[in-house]
Order: sequence, then C-alpha cells, then structure tokens
Amino acid sequence: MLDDRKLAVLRAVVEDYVSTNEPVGSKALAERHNLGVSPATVRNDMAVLEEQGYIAQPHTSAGRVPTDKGYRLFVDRLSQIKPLSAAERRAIETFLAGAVDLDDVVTRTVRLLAQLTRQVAVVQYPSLTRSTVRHVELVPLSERRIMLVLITNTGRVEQRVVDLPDMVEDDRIAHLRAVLNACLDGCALSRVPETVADLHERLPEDDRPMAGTITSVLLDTLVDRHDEKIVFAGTANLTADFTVGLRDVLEALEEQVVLMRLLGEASDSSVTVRIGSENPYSGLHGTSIVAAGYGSGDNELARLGVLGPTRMDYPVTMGAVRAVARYVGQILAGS
Amino acid sequence: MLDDRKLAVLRAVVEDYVSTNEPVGSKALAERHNLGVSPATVRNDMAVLEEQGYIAQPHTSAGRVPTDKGYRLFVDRLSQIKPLSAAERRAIETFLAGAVDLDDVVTRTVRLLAQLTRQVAVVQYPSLTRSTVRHVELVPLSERRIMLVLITNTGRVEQRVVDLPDMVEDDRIAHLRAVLNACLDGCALSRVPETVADLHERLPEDDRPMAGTITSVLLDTLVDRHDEKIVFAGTANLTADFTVGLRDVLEALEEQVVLMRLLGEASDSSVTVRIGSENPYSGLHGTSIVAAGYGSGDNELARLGVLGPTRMDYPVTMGAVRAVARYVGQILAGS
DNA sequence: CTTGGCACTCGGGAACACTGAGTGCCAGGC
DNA sequence: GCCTGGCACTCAGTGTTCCCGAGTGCCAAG
Repeated sequence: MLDDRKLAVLRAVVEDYVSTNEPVGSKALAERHNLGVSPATVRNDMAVLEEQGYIAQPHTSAGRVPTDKGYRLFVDRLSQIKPLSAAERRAIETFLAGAVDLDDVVTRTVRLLAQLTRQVAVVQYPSLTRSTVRHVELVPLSERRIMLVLITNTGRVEQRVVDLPDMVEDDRIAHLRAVLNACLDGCALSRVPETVADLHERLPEDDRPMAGTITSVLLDTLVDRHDEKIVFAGTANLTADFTVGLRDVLEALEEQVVLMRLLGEASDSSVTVRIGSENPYSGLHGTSIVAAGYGSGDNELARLGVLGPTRMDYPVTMGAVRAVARYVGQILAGS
Repeated sequence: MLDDRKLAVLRAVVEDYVSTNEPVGSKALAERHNLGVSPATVRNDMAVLEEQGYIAQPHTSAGRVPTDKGYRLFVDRLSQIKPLSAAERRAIETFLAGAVDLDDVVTRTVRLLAQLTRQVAVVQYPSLTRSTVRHVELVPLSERRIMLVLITNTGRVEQRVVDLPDMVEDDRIAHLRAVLNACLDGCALSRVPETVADLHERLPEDDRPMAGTITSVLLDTLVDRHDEKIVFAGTANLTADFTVGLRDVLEALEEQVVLMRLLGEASDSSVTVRIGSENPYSGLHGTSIVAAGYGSGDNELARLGVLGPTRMDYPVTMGAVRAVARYVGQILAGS
C-alpha cells in the first residue's frame, strides 16, 4: 500500500523537518532530495501519507509534519543507527575511564550522554537486585550500635546504622561477619533472603537475636531500594525546543517513578525508542525516549537513555545511546 | 535622606510587585496600603526613590519596579524573616525523620525545600573536610586487592579499590585496620594527613609499602572530593517566571562549581541573601539566592538554599530556608 | 509640604490589508 | 495509469495604523 517512493517521501519529510524544524512543503522537498519527480507528484504522495496518518499539516496552507506514527515507521524501517565517529568514541572512552567510583561513573555518564546528544540524559544506577554481594561489613560504632555496609559487585555501597537489642562484644560481631561473608559472598541479591534464612538456623542460640536484628535490616536495605535511583542532566537542552510544556517535562524528570517507567523494561533489541504518545505519561507527549540497557557481559544491570522532542535525530541519538551503554558496561565489568 | 514614609513606599512597592508581578503605580499603591497620603505625594516620593536607584520604570508610562538595590534595602531593613506555621514545621519534621541514610536525608531535604518555597532548591552534601572519621574499613577482595571504606560522623561513606604492590595476608590487613582506626577514630578529616604521616613512622618496616599504598589512596579520597557534591530539585518551578533566560539558569545549575560559589561561604548571620547582579555568575542576574549553613551543633558542615527570581517573597523564603537548615542539622546530629 | 488638575507619553491590543508558501484539483501528455 | 504543469484557493504571519488607558511629571493653589 505504500510503494518505495512514498516511503522515500516520508523519509525525506522526517529528515527535513528534523533539520529545519519547519513544516516541509512539496516544492522544497522535490528540490532538496533528488526524487526525480515533480512537486505535483510529491503532493499526491503526501496526500496519501496524510490519509494514512503518517504526516499531518498544522494548518491548511502549511507544509507537512511527521506524526508519531510517521516517526515510528521511520525508526523501524527507514533509518539505520548511525555509529559514532572514531574521535567521539575515543572521547567517550577516555572520559569514562577517569571515574573513581560508582557515583563518579554514573555522574560522568549522564553528563557525557547529555553533551553528546544535546538532549536530556537519564541514567539509572545499577540495580541492586540484579547484582551480587561482594562483601558485607559490620562496623561496631558503640556498645549497642553497629553500622552495616553492603558492597555489591558493581561497586555500589549501601550502609545502615543498626541498633542492637543488647550489648554485644566485638568478637561475636566479628564471628557473625565471617559467617555472613562466607555464606553471602558472590550470592545474587535476589537470593539473599533465602540464604539468610538458612544461615539463621545454623547459628548458636545466643547469637540469634542479634543476628536477626542485623539481617532484618539487611533485607530491608534490599527491598527499600526498590525505588532505584535515577539521575539526569542536560535540562538546559530542553529550552531549545519546548517553548511550551516545558514545565510538564521538568516535573516528570523529578519523579523517579515516572522516569523508571520511561526507561522501560529490558528488551532484546539493543536500543528501544518510545515516540510521543507511545509513552505512558501524558505530560510527555511531544517527547521521545531513546533507551538502552547496560551491564557487564550479558546480564542487564540497569538502563540509560535520553529524552528529547519527538522531532529529534533518531539515527544519531540511537547511535550515541548504544555506544555509551556499551562503554559503561565495559567500565563496570572492568572495575 | 530617606524619611520613614519613603521607606514605607519602597516596602509597599516591593510587596505589591512581588505579589502581582506587575509594575506598581502610585494610585493603586496609595489605595491598597493606607499610607494616608494622596497618589500625587506618592509620586513625588517615587521620583526620589527612582533618582536614588531603588526603583525603576520599565518604560515611561508604566509603574515602578524595585531594582536590585531596592530589594537589598528591603531585605536588610524593611522586612523580617517570617517564621513557618506550626503545621509546616511539623510536616518538615516528620518528612525528614523518615530518612534512612545520608543520601536519603539530602534527597528529602532538597525536595522538601523546593516544594516549600516553590522554587529551585540547592543542597550541598556535608563537607568531607569539616567532618571527622567515624571508621576506616579495609576489605580484602582478592590477594592483591582490597577495598578501602571511609565512614564519617555525618554518615557519609566513601570507598575505593586499592591495588597492592604485593601479596598480603589477611591478618596483616586486620592489624593495619586496627592501627588505622585507633589513630584516626574521631580525627577531623583536615587533620588526617598529619596523623597518617605520624602513624607511618611507627609501623614495622615490612608493612610500610602496603600501608603507604593504602594511605595514599585514603589521602586521595580526601582531596579528590574537594569538588563537593551538590544536588538540586524543583526546576519545574522556574517555568513560572523566567520566560527568557531560563537556559542560562539551567546551565548554571548543572555546573557544580558555579553552584558552590552561589551558596557562598559560611557567614555569621543565619541566612544570607544574594540579589540579582550581586551574584558572581552573569547568567544569573535576574535571580536571587537565599542560603544558610547547616550542621550539627555550632560547626557548619555545608550549605543549602534556594534560587529564584529576584522578584521573590524574601521574608517567607528566608523563613523556610532557615527552618529547613535547622531541622537538617538536628537530623544529622541525631543519627 | 501636600494636593488636585492637566497635558503628555507610550506599551499593548484590535482592526485591517497584504504577502507568499503551500495546497487540491484538473486537464493534458507520456 | 501515472506524471506533470497550471490555476484558483486558503490562511498563518507580518506590518501598519489607530486608539485606549494607566501612569507620569509638572504646576499652581491650599
């Protein structure tokens, strides 16, 4: 129902509109992209594309603008992800390599991505639940207080202060620490609850109250952070587009829950795109999200992406997101 | 040179302009604030105030608007910090009390402040250099790798992976840990370098290379974080004012360095205000910063504040900032 | 020193016409 | 059957003009 030329016209409309930010007319289009046909013919094709809902005109005497459906077709069938230049890749690599800890990795990543795409970048911290325990530390603070520190294989550190039911000598704590680490080292966080339950059985009677208090805090830490932490950067880039509706976008960005849903679920393809009204939050129609998972090796630890106007350069943006996701994965795996 | 009535007029101009966002004219002013004089008299006073640079008119046939100098006089001499209502104070208290760790305290604080003032809130993490060591932990990861964890009295945790020059048995590490903690516990971070140097002298010859590697990373951690971490929230509130220049403001907010300078140095008075062109960054003329230090007890650990249009309700904003700063101080002291 | 009166200024909104990019449709040509 | 040039039509955006009214500065009188 859409022959090759009509698809070419759609592609041309998208590309021109993205680069000029103005409705594109048949004449300009026939000139700039050598389609080999006259404006009149292009007009006929456009009429069909409009009827099918791929493009629309803001008002009668204006050019055409892609609809969400048009962008979708463009992304799915008419474009290819554009890889970064060698220089850009080197820049990414050196910039990320300088990071000293997880916080730093995430901060650098989000800034890098914002700068690279000239859009708002969003990065989720590596999920606690999908990582494994690297170490558990118990630090006596006073006679009845200890600090519990949990370190994951991604370098993430969580700490909590625990008030103990009664006084405990340091060596009993040391013992518990040893036991905990023996059992939990390398254990997937998702399997910590059962492992802990097991462990509890095997402790001497005396230690159980103390151990119970501590492990319950430990389990708390795991579920508590179900609200994964998300950071963003590059909001200044929003002012270029979005003269109106900016407020909604900024509000959405500060809602962790909304952000989570935006980044979406893990997916098989490397980069996922949500266009305009496809995304769940009504304040964000008019924006698209390009996201990808990242992680060390094959398991996806978390996601990152950028948010921009539906009128964005998808091939380039997708290339940048994919590249950054890969490099972050490498960095995390290597540290 | 400015009699009482002229000051009253200035106050009235500021208050009216803040609440209506429109240049205020002599007539409206004489009516709304019962000054007991006629519009004509008010006009004369306004002429004087304008000559002195406290107010200005956007164009000839418009009312008057306060200048930065006018706001300054208002803040210094014509207004009083407005305390929060009891309900608001309770809300703050309960909201902050729910925090589980330092990250959480800071995140909650910045959101709370943004919501309370309907402005952009900025919060600096408790300074490393002004806190004291609560605990140093060395966690063996493999034969030649350990993780160094530094915990401060404010609950801040820093961790680094250290590659050792040669293989080291666990008990030597345990010993070093004990020594480190014995020396450093409670030590002000600013005094850590000298303390560490001392300590190095007293170690057995064999341990020095290892200890040297570890302590040098420890010292790194201290200076490295000279770029204090700062977070902000509430950017959506910017869209209400700032139809233009928003980009500059957003850019400034993402520059840690600029933010640092904005919050300013510790000061004796409880709340400091920077108005428009008084602040160092040119993109932020048109904005004011209301800031205060916070900390446990009398030593200021860090600063927090809000950023908004120069046209803001200073008494209320100052009240909110002061209150939040106090509560955060309490929370940190208590944990 | 205050006040009412008065002429003056000027931004902003309403009414209006004009321009030009772009469209839809149609008849003729390949 | 599809492409093309021609043509009338539409309408957003721009520029012009005009008018209104809020607000001012100044002055003379109380």
